[in-house]
Amino acid sequence: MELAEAGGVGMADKFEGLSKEKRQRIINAGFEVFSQNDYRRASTDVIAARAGISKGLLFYYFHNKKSLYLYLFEYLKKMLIKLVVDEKFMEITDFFEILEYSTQKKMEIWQKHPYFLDFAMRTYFSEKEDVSPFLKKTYKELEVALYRQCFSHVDTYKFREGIDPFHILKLLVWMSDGYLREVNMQGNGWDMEAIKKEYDGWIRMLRREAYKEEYWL
Amino acid sequence: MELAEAGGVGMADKFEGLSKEKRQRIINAGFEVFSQNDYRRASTDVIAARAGISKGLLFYYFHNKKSLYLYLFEYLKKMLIKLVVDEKFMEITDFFEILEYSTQKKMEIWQKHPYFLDFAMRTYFSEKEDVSPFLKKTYKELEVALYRQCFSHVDTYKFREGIDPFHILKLLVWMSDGYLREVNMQGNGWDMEAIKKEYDGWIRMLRREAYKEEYWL
DNA sequence: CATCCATTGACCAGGTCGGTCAATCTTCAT
DNA sequence: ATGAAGATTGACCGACCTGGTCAATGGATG
Repeated sequence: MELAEAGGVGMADKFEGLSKEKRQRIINAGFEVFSQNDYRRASTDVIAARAGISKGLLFYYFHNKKSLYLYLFEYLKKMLIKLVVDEKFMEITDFFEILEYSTQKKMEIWQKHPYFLDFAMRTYFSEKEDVSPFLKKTYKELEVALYRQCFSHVDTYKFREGIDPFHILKLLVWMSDGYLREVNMQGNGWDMEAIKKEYDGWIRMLRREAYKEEYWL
Repeated sequence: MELAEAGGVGMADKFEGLSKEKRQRIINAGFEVFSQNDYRRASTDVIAARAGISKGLLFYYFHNKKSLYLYLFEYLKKMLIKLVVDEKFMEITDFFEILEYSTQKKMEIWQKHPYFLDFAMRTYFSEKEDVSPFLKKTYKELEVALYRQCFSHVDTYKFREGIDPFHILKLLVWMSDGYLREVNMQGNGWDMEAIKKEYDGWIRMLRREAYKEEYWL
C-alpha cells in the first residue's frame, strides 16, 4: 500500500507494460498539465483527456494523483541526468566553455521537451502543496550534484581572487531565465539565433569580469 | 452598472469614508492575498478574514471581487507613480546614477509594501483570468511611461555605439529579480547590506560594458 | 423608542476536484 | 462459438471551495 509513496518502483507495472507510444502520450500529457498548473489545479481529467484516454484508465495505471506526479518527477530526474551529463563534460576544462556547452544542451532539451523546465520550476517553487515536502530537498540535491558533476574539474586558476564560479553561474542562469521569460511574454515565436547571440555577449562580459586579464582571449 | 468596470471612481464611496486604519487593513489584506494567489484562487473569504472583517462587509464595500481587484490595481498604480517619480529623478543625468537611485527607491517600497511587487508580477503574468484582458495593456503602458519619465533626460553620449540603455536596464532587472527570488527561496531573513554590495558590483560591471571607456570612472 | 446604517455569518447555487465502479469492449485460448 | 481475463469507459459520488446574498443583529443618534 505504501510502496507507491516511496519511489515509484514497481508501482506502475501495468503502466510499464504499455506500448512506448501510449506511455509517452500519457507522460507528455502529465508534464504538460503539471507544468502549466500547480499541483492542486493540475486536473486529472485534463491529463487523461490530453493523453486521449479515460480518467478511469489513468487511475488504473496510477492509483492516485500523487503517485502519478512522483512518477513524472522521477522520470524527469532520470532524463535530466541522462541528457545533461555526458562524457564531453569531462573533457572540457574551461569554465565558460562548459557553460556554453551546457547551455546548448539545455536549449536542445527545451526544444525537445518543452514542458520539462516549467515542470521543474513548479516543483521548486511549489508551496503548501501535498507534494512539496520532499521535493525541495531532492531538487537542491540534484542541482548541487549536477553542478559538481559538470564543474568539478574546472580550471580554477583562471579566476580572479574572490570570484566564486558558482556565483557567476547563478548570475547567468538568472539573466537567461529573465530573458527567456521576457521573450516568452511577447508571444513571438522563438528567434533562436538572436537568443544565442545575446547570450554569447553576456558570456563574454562575464568572462572579462571573472577571469584574470591574461585569460580573456 | 458598468462604472465599476471602468476605473473604480465613485464605486467605493462607502469604502472611502472609512477610517484610514481600517481602509489600510483591508487594502493590505487584499494585496497580501492577491499577491500570493492568482486571481481565481485569491479567496474573498481569506481576504475578509485577514482584514479582520466579515465577508459580507467586504462585499458591502466592493460590490464584487473584480471591482475590489481593480481598486487595488489603481491604488498600486498611483502609489508607484507617487513613490518612484520625484523631482530628484529629473536632476540626475547619468544613467547608472538614476539606476542606483531608482533601485534604492524600489528597495524602500519593497520593505514598506512587501506585497506590491508580487502583486504587480501576478498582474503581468496572469493568464486566462477574468481580469487579465485590460491589465497587460495597462502594465506595459505603465512600464514604458515610467521608463520615459525616469530615463528621458539621460546622457546618451556616454554609451558605446550599438548599446541600448533600455536593454541594459532590463538585464539588471532580471539579475536582481533572480537574486531576490533566490534569497527569498533560502528562507533566510534579508541581508540588505549584502544585496546592496552585490548589486553595486553588477552595476559597475554593466557600466564598463555599456559606457565608452572615458566614462568608466 | 424608532430610525438608520454598519456589520455579521449562515447559507446558497455553481463549479471543480480526486477517485470509484458497474458496464462494456478486446483478446485469445479452447 | 464460447467464455474467461484483462483493458477501457464515463457517468457518478461526495468533499470541498468559490463568489455572492440576506435576514438578523448591534449600536449610535435624536
